[in-house]
Amino acid sequence: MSDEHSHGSPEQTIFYIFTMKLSDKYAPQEIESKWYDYWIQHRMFHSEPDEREPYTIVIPPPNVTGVLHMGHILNNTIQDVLTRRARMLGKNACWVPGTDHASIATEAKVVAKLRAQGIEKTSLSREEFLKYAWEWTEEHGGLILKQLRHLGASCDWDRTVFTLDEPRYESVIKVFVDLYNKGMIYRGVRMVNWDPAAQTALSDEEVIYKESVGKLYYLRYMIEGSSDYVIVATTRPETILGDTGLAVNPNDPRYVSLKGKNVIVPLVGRAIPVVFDDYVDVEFGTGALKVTPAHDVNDYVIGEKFGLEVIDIFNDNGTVNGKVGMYEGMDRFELRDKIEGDLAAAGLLEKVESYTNNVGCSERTGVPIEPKLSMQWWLKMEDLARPALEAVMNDDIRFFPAKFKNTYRHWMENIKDWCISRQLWWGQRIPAWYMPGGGYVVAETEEKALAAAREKCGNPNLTLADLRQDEDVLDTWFSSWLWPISVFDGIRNPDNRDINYYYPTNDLVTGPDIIFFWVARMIMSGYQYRGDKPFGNVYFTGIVRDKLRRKMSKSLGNSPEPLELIEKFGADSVRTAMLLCTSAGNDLMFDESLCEQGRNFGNKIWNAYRLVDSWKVDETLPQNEACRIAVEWFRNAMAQTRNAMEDDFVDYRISEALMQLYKLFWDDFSGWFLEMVKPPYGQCIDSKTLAQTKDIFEKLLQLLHPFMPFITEEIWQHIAPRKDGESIMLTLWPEVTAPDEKMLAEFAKVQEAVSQIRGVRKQRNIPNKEKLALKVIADENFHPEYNDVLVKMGNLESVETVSEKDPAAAAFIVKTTQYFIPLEDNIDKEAEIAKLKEELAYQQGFLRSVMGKLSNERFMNGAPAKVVENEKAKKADAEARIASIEARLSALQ
RNA sequence: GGGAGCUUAGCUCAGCUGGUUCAGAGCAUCUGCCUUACAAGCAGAGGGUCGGGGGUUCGAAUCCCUCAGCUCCCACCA
Repeated sequence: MSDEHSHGSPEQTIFYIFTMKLSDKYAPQEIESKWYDYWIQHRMFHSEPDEREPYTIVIPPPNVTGVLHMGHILNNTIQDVLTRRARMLGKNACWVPGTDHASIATEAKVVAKLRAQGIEKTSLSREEFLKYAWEWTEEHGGLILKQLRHLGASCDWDRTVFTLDEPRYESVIKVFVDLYNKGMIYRGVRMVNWDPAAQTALSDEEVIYKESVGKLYYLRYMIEGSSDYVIVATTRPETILGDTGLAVNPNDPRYVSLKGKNVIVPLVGRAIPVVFDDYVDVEFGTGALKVTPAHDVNDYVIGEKFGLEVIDIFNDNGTVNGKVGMYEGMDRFELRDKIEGDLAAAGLLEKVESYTNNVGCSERTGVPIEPKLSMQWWLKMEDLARPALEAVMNDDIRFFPAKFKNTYRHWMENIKDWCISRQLWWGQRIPAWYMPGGGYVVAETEEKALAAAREKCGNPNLTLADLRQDEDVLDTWFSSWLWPISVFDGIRNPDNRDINYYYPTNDLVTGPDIIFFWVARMIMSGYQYRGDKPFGNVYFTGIVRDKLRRKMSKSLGNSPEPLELIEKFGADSVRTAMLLCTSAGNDLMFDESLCEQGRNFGNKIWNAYRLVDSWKVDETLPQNEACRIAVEWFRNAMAQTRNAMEDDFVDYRISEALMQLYKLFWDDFSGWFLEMVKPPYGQCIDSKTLAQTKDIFEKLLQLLHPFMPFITEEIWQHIAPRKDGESIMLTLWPEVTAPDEKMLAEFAKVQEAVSQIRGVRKQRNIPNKEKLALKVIADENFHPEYNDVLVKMGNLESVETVSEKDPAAAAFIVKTTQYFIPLEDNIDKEAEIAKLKEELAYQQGFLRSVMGKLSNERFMNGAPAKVVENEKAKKADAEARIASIEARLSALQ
């Protein structure tokens, strides 16, 4: 947090906190920056290989020029919880941060910025443009990483990397050359998704389909040498300029007469052949399809099959080129309207219908993509996919939630080659050099390329000036697919210490939207370059939505500003809010009120500490029984929660783990434990209980720390003197122990009794301050050793064991034990009897259902012994209750 | 068109290989309380025939079929 606030040297901050008076409300703002600086100054996030077991996460690199949004908060909170927890489990935790150069997104931003200054990209040389791009990156880049510090992210900032920095750049080039040499990368003309705005090819994954209402045009194609015509339906009449065939289904009786005929392209006047192919759907439109091989993937396939001419009618920016000699320079959409008018004027437009279809659009620029034939670089995927698919299917890599395995499998089994070249400048330039006489060489460096070219041409006098490097750069994902390896420089130096220690990484936390873009490809590169998986577990986050289930977006203005939330509620609160509403793979409805809940929890912790901190000790005081039991019970309760959390973390139910702790702290610790050990006003606590309470508090803070790092550090530093450089984040989580289930069960009955006593007070308007006398008919479910707890928590003057029922008393039953509270004033007998009768009816019904089972031969034979035993126990229990209720009824009547 | 998933209290969700300590949690709600850590709090309470229907079973929120509604992914019919 050094970027914005700083509180001076660590010595000063320590002094500051110990002289500060504890306020009655927790104020996170100053405390958070203070401790973040402290952690940074002591390099507590930094990791180096050692003898401990490593725990590694690589961050999904945000776009270098991006700003923090709620999705990042979610994603990085989870990563931080996992990292901090691993660290406290004694592992050598390393969370590697970094950013992605995001070639097309960043380039688009730079182009837009330059345009705003009146500079067109086309007027710049590559070098000039890249200079601007780097300036932009240096100015805006990495802001998002700084913002993450406000969240408390314990990234190893010393390891911060960038997909376009030198080691990563070289790694990408090395991999390209390697794959090329293995014959897995090839160059070829293929139909690509062309983005006319960015003027680059896109991969299939970068195309999003949007439903749009358009028109379906019915055009007349005159049959050559005849006055008859064929009607063809199309959504894109402008592409008639590139028509080179007309296709119909061979089984379509309407068109048998067209065999061997040509038709005339409307307006253009070109004669094109009629071809017959099963691909054509008889049902659609008129059953006749115009074939434009240059501008439609399916048409291209048909064209190839029948040897049709390919006429590319567009320039790269989507305007008409000069090939046909008509409409030159006109934009493709302008052209559509123009053609519609001209067709109508020429009497060649049969009709126009409204038509809704899906239009593929560029993910980045939003414009409709133009299918276009072009020369691109491709990576063969089949061999790469095989081990990657297997790893996920056999759970060598585990997906959370597992449902994404299906999605993954489907894609991997139908994988297509990856178009890896982009007609951009911002990125790793393709290391291919074209030679004067044709042909090209692929090499890691210019020098190697020159040498290779000389050899290939047989011309030792060739110079660099004779070679021309490919203008294109590589797809951004072609660098990020190496991320888990390249961050440790494991591509260039596969034997280095870091890569061998930290790889494979443990957890990947990311969104399911990039499962193909990124996750799948990292798995492929992992097996290709390390012979091992890149990570063991993938936690898929959901989408952050607002209360009304709308996706949070800038345009809707429904997304809170994360830093403002942190400023307002504190990072611990925002983290808690996020964690409370998330579960793997499910979208989450985020609302600011959750931050309030987080803040309230922080305040609860804070005030619990204030209470403990206020206690005065009397060394001569022995520990009383209530305190002894409280400590023993709470340790068991804590152990139970600790174990439950362990199970939750195994399944990445992080929300659940936090909720367990929340309840432990709020209900068990604050509501029961502290109330039990709290000395009456003005009195002192014994030293043993105080020490035990502080010990328990410290353990709770440790359990809480991965979720709420700041407040836990603050209190941990308060609660006992710490040396400079000590931090809760470097301590070990409390050991797992087996809780005493028997005691927990016994205590639960005491809690139930206390709750009943409070209910009696409430019902009868008895002030809490008034002490009550409790009588009990003790049976095997009553444990007199807890009497002190009953007295303290129920505010009783005594607990007396009796054998007679007292009709003039409020009564209740816990398990089978009967309790009475004698009351001075008269009891409402009628109400009491009614209540008892109701309870009796319920118990009798319950007993009947149990008896039904026990007398059912098929149940007795079919059900497991354990279940039968359980039913028998229930029977005995119900009978005892019924007996006691009846006894009380008779006493009352 | 193909595939996956969801439907449990007002809201958000837990409920694993079927057995009333499984009908739960948090939040919200209602009723009392400014009780000497915390009103950002304390104490109590109400609330669901587990989407509809059918089936398997001694027994189903939990398994099978079916209908309805919702969500997502893939493909992209011109």
